[in-house]
Amino acid sequence: MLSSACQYGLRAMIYLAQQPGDAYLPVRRISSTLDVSHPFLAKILQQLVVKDLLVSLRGPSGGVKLARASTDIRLNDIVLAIDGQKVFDSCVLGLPGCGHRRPCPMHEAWGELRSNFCSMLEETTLAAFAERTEVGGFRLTPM
Amino acid sequence: MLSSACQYGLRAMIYLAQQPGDAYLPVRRISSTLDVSHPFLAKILQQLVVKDLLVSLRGPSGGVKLARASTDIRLNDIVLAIDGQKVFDSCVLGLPGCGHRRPCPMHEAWGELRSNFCSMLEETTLAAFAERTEVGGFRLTPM
DNA sequence: TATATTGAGGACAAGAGAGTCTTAATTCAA
DNA sequence: TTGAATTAAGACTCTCTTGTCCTCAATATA
Ligand code: SF4
Ligand code: SF4
Repeated sequence: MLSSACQYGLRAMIYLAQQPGDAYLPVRRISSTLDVSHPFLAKILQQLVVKDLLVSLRGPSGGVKLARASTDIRLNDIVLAIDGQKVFDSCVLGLPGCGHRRPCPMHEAWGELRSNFCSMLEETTLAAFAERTEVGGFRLTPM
Repeated sequence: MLSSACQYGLRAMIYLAQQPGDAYLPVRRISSTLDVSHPFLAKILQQLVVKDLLVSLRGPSGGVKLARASTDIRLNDIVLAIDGQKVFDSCVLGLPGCGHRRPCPMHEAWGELRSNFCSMLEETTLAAFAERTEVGGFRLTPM
């Protein structure tokens, strides 16, 4: 459904949203906390910098931080930046040009699932997600 | 969500369910109708033969046909045979061992989506799908 | 029986996604 | 001013999926 890169990106952004204050956080710190490879995560976060979801600073005490308030970034923004629009157009049977005309028999059921998924991503802000993560003792790492 | 192989397999099975009579249908016929590569489809259908969803016969007037009545094969069976159980355990954030303990904040929403998807595959028989395909003028091919 | 037709099976090629590595550019701080 | 820390950028490798190709075995039919 979502690529690994996108999943890592989401987890990193949620982790960043949990950070108090406004300091830059080194990517190396994030990658070791989330237990993903540092070079790979760096490349992913670079994409988010380009898309203006993160700002970065080089040098000592540099790193990365959210470009906007966490209440103003939605999961949707991140998914779109990394995986692109195709996620939201995906189809069960993989037929191109799906749903426009003569949809397949699955379209009614699938279309609803897909739009629910989109709504979930569009409506959830990083802030909401991060808060729930802290309050509920939820996890972002495998263990 | 589903691999290409699985999507091709589904389309082929639906097409087979639409066939009247009980004759064997050559894989080459199926592949050209669905506009997918013949060797690739052949390999996929082989898996379905092994899993007893299809029976095959070599030689002239040989081919492939459903092993059971189309009312007795569910989309679920096909997906399981080709992509395996992992499809039904997939997770938005890709965390291993998901949902068992300390689920992530997305779990409530995602879990429901995932179970709806599973239900759809479990409840839909090939017969139902094929009938809808014919009645509604739906399509199985790109154009 | 001879032959054409078909699936079975395995080796192989191409592509995409995931992940690594190295070097350069930038910036803070001693 | 020097050096260490950190991101930026791109080339590179690995692995898995997708897709191709060729040969062999089976079988209906003439
Ligand atoms: S018609 Fe809808 S459900 Fe069917 S293949 Fe296209 S997008 Fe998927
Ligand atoms: S807890 Fe649920 S939604 Fe969250 S990562 Fe695991 S399976 Fe996915």
